[in-house]
This record gives sequence, C-alpha cells and structure tokens, in this order.
Amino acid sequence: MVTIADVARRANVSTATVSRVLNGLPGQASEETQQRVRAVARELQYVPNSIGRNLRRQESRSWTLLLPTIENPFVTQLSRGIEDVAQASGYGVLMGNTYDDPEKERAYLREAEMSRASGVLLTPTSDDVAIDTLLDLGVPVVSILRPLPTRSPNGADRKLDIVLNDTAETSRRGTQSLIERGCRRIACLPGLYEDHTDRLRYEGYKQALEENGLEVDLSLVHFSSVSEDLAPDVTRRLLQRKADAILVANSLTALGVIGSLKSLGLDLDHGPSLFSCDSASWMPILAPQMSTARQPAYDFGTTAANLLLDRLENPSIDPRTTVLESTIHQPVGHQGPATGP
Amino acid sequence: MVTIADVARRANVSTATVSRVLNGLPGQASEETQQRVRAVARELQYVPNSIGRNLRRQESRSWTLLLPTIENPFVTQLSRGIEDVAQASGYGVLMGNTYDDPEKERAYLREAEMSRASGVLLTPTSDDVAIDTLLDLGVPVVSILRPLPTRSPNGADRKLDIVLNDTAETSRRGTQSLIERGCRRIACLPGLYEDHTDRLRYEGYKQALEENGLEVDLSLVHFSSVSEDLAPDVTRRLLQRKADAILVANSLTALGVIGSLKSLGLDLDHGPSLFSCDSASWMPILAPQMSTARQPAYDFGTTAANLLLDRLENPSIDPRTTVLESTIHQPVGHQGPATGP
DNA sequence: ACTAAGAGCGTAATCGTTTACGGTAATCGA
DNA sequence: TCGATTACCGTAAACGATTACGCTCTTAGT
Repeated sequence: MVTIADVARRANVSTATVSRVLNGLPGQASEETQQRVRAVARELQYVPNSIGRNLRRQESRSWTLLLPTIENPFVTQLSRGIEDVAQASGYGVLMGNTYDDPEKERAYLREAEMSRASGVLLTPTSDDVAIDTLLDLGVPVVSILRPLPTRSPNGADRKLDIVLNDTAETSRRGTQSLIERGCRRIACLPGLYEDHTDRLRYEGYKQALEENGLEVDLSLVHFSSVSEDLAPDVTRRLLQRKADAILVANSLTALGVIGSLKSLGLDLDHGPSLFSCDSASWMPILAPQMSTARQPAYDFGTTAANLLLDRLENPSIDPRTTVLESTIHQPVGHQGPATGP
Repeated sequence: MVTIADVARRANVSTATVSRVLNGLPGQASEETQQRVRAVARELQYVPNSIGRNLRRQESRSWTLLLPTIENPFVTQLSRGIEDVAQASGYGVLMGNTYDDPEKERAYLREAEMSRASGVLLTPTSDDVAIDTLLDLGVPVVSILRPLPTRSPNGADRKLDIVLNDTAETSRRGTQSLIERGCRRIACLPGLYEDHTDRLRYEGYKQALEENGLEVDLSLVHFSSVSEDLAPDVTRRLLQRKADAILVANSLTALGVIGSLKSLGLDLDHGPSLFSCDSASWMPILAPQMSTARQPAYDFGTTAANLLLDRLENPSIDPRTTVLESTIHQPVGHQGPATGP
C-alpha cells in the first residue's frame, strides 16, 4: 500500500508537507511544492487511509442508525432523510436492522462504541437500552419514534433528543372523522398490545369514542398484527358484530381487510368505512376512496439528523423532544356508512 | 477516554497482557491475571477502540454495499440477505444509496477505498465504474443485478464476481404464458429504454413473440417508467389498439394499470390479462388472479455475500457469474382473454 | 545437578496520519 | 547592517491497539 511517506520520499519533502498539501491547508506550502506533491500523489495513486486519520483525529465522522427493519416503507423514507442531511454535513451513515431484537441492538451499540461513532440515532427496542456508555463517551443519541427516559437507571441526567409522531392524536382524529361520517360501531385493529406505538393508537381511538359519548365495545377491538392469513377471519367476525367502520394500523392491514371484503363480495363502497393510520405510496391508487393519515417520514429523518447536528455543535444544550404531525387525507365527496349485505 | 494503558496500569500488568487477555488468546496469561485484568476492565468501563485496532490489523472488517435505492422492496430483501451473512461472519455493512447517480457512486467508492473496506458489493450505475483502484488495493468486488466487464479499460484482467437475475428469460416465459393462455396482441411496458435490465425485459418479450410466429407491434410497446399519472393514458391507448394482454415490468406499474382499468370500468376478470415481472409481497392479496414472476431477492443477497466471502478466503479464484432464476406464479384455473367492452 | 522446555509476561516497534514546535532563509524596514 | 517578520518546511510526538521477540522463573527429565 502506498502511504504518505512514499509520496513524501518521491517528492523530496516531509510527510508533514504532504499532509498539509493534500488537506489543502492554505499558505503552508509554496505553489511549486504543491504542484509536485499533487503530481506524485496522482502518479503513485495514493489513497489516504482514513483509519490512520481517524485515529489521529480521534473521530470517525460517521453515524450509527438503528431501525427495526428496512423492509418498512416508512423506515426507508426516514433513513433517506437522515442520509441526505448526513452527507451534506460530511458524515457517513452505518445503518443496522435490529428487528426489534434487544440482542442485535446491543451488538450494534457496542459496535458504535468501539468504532467511536460521532452520533447514534435509533428506534429503541425498549425503555432500558444501555446508552449511558455512549453518552459518557460523548456520543450524542437521538431516539426516534419511541421515547427514552431522560434519566438513566442510576439517576444521572441524560442529554438526549427525541423525535416522535403524534400516534394517539392521529388515531383520535381518524376515529373522529369516521364518527362525523356517521359511523357508530367502529372497530379497531391497532396492532400489537405489546407495542408502545400500537397501544397509543388504541388510546386515541378510545378517547375519540369517549369524547362523542360512545361506548368502547372490546369485541370490536383486536390487538394483533393482522397478517394476510388472519385478515379474513378477523374481518368476518367484525362484520358479524355489525361494525360499520374499521380503524386499521397500517397499509398492510388495510390491504388484508380490503382483500377479505372482496372475498365476502363487498368493497369499500358497499361495506364498512376504513381508516388507515398510515399510508404507503401505492395506497391511494389502490383504494382512492379510503381515508388515510400520511406520516412525514422523510421529515422525520431530517429532523432527527438536525437535532444530532445541533448537539454535535453544542453538546450542552438541554434535551429536546419534537413531535411531528401527520396529515389526514379524506377522499372528496364520500358518503355515509353503507348498510351490510 | 480509558485506554488499554489505563487498564494495564491499574492491573499492574503490561498493555500486551491486557490485549492478550481481552482478545482471549489461550494460555498466554495465568488464570489469576486474567481475572484481575477483566475485573479492572469492567471497573473502568473500558471500551476497545476499533480504530486503533483496525490500524494495527490493517483491515476494517466491514463491507460497503451500494444499491440504487433502499426504497425498492427488492433491494431491502437483498440487503437483508447480505446483512445476515455478513453478521454471521463477523463483518459490518455500510450501505449507501446511489440513486443511480455516478457522482454519488464515485463518492461512496472513494470512501470505501479510504476506509479500507474489506469488500464491496454494488449495483453499478454504468459499465465503466472505476473499481480498479479498489481491486489493486486487494478489495474484492461483487457486481449485483448488472454485469461489469471482467477486463479493465487498460486491458488488465479483473477478478470480480457477478450475480444476475434471468430478466430476459423471465420476460420470455411470462410472454409465453400469456400466449398459451390465448392472448395474441400482447403489450409490453418494460421500463426505461436506457436501463440495461429494462431492455433485457423487452428482448425476452420479443423472443417469445418470434418463437411463436407473432409479429412485434411497436405501438404496443411503451418504454418509460409508468407513473401513476401516466398509467391511465397509456392503458387507454393500449386498449384502443386492441391489446388483449399487458406484460409489465414491476408491481408499481401493475398497480397503475389496475387502477386505470378500474377507472375505465374494467378489472382483471373483464379486461386484458396481466403479467408482472416482479411481485411485491402485497401483490397476491391485491390481485390474486394475476400472473407474476417472483424474484429470489433474499437469496440474491446471500449469494452475493457468499461469493465475497469465498474470495476473501482465496483471492486468486477465477471470476464467477451466477444467474438466479425467478419463479412464475400462475393463478389456478384462470380463463382465456376476455373480450373488450 | 544440569539442561531443556515451556509458561507467563514485558519491551518496544509498528500501523498511517496529523500537528505542535522549531528551524532556516529570505525579505523588509529603519 | 542589524533585527524583526514571514514564508516555507522538517522533526518528532502523538493517537490506541497488536504482536514479534526476548527475558525470567518454574518444572521436568536425565
């Protein structure tokens, strides 16, 4: 491998000069020397070794990004937002999928510690992720989509930033819109009972019902990740219990429900109303008559990244929490609930 | 920061011993010393600095993975395959989106050179990506989804591995299946004329027609990435020209066409037959009556990763090209082409 | 009792780069 | 002519880890 020393030797200067020239420090070398050094570097095909550089500079200029799974379209958008900001500021991004597995998360975080990441952004798998070593090393941490306690288990204050979406509020407004449309028996498929976000979805749903003096009928609420296989059963049961609307957690669940309706000889125009708490890009094409909430996924990424940049610049600023709002998309000129078959 | 020297001092041993203990070299330190060193390391919360380690070891134990965009579901699956293999073998993966932009690609590759990546896997933006510096540095390269010349511009042999899918063959078989179903005026939306893969799709389509003595009617072929907005126009025009089947490049195009049919009062049971050359996971739920090809995306990843591993073990093996086949999924008991409205 | 072997450990070089510090020579001002 | 300033550049010390080499001391073998 050709090193800075090789270049120096061949150009008849010291390694210091080569380094200065190649890093473009101004006024430190004569024009002629600069030419010569650059020529030799090109000739020898010198490639700077950033391992050596990072060791000396004591930083890696790269972030670690940990998300549940890249297979989620929301996540891909988000990561793109982060990547764009990082790149513009001269940082690289090392991304890892945790698959919500604390083991994997721990492994990645340890990797981040060892490689002296400049910053860490993650969707924590639980409240008690061990990020204190990181913070002690001076590595800023941004928690995305899920909150993280600003006080560590041993009582120390944590300087960390948090970006959340307004899950409960979205769900509340979605439910409200179904009510305004005339629906009264609104079912809810919020996702997993164990998941923090999914639980919030249920909370918002409940709140909207209560605000309108409606009772929560637990037989209309189904906690689970509704897979394709499961959807027909669940849908049928909800219809039997006379549901006139269904609030679903995400596009895939919506898809499952729509498919099930179809196999029952129904569709969105002749069956229950549907509201999906997030919307994949293909959703409007598939079911233009459906109401959905759209999450500002890309903005999520840029927001998180900017919080990180801020803190890199000034590590002592107080912890911040940002909540991003989703927008609700109603199809134009839709009608009230249709009666069952 | 606490270094190996701090631990050594506090444990009354040399840095060499600490290193040996912490790296688990067998029989190099007495049981008692090991206990002591480990205890001190824990007490001081020592975190190994992999920058220092990498510098000394002269390797980073991480791969660089460059793909067009993570927003493509195929790509997410693929990257997961790579990540799994990498992790199992003790490598990290640094992933970057090129967005098919040679500039971005070049920047990432330079990053890979500088950080002394252990290997590079990429979907090249063009035939003349500059990978020779990499190969000279001894960094193995695997080209994914698109071929790369095994001879460099200056005539040197390149030891690189390639993983392709059978795009043309898939397209041919898809077209063939439409013909067997009785379709005669088969339209084709292969994607962009400029894209290598998309062109192959057209080639396969053409071949199938010719093998069956059918003429290629260029008015039924539309090179472009059919967006949601464009789909209605294109679909209408194809129907006007009496197309009885459409071969589309991917799920999104299929979705656009299906949506357009709907707005024309048609669907897959009363309109042209459809064949999609790839299938997103939600495709079967949405349109179970459609024929699709399914790509082994995850296997793509593992295959590429294993080629890389092989070459890391033995850099001198000859270049290899692997082609992975897609499987065609026909719905059961479908009928011939319906007549137009 | 003397040698050989081997366990256990320390010294110091090394990886490639950056940069504080100091030195030399040229230039300028008075 | 002398001192001060400045432009240019080299020496050498870091950064944190690994590891070749050699040393000491114990143990076993003869």
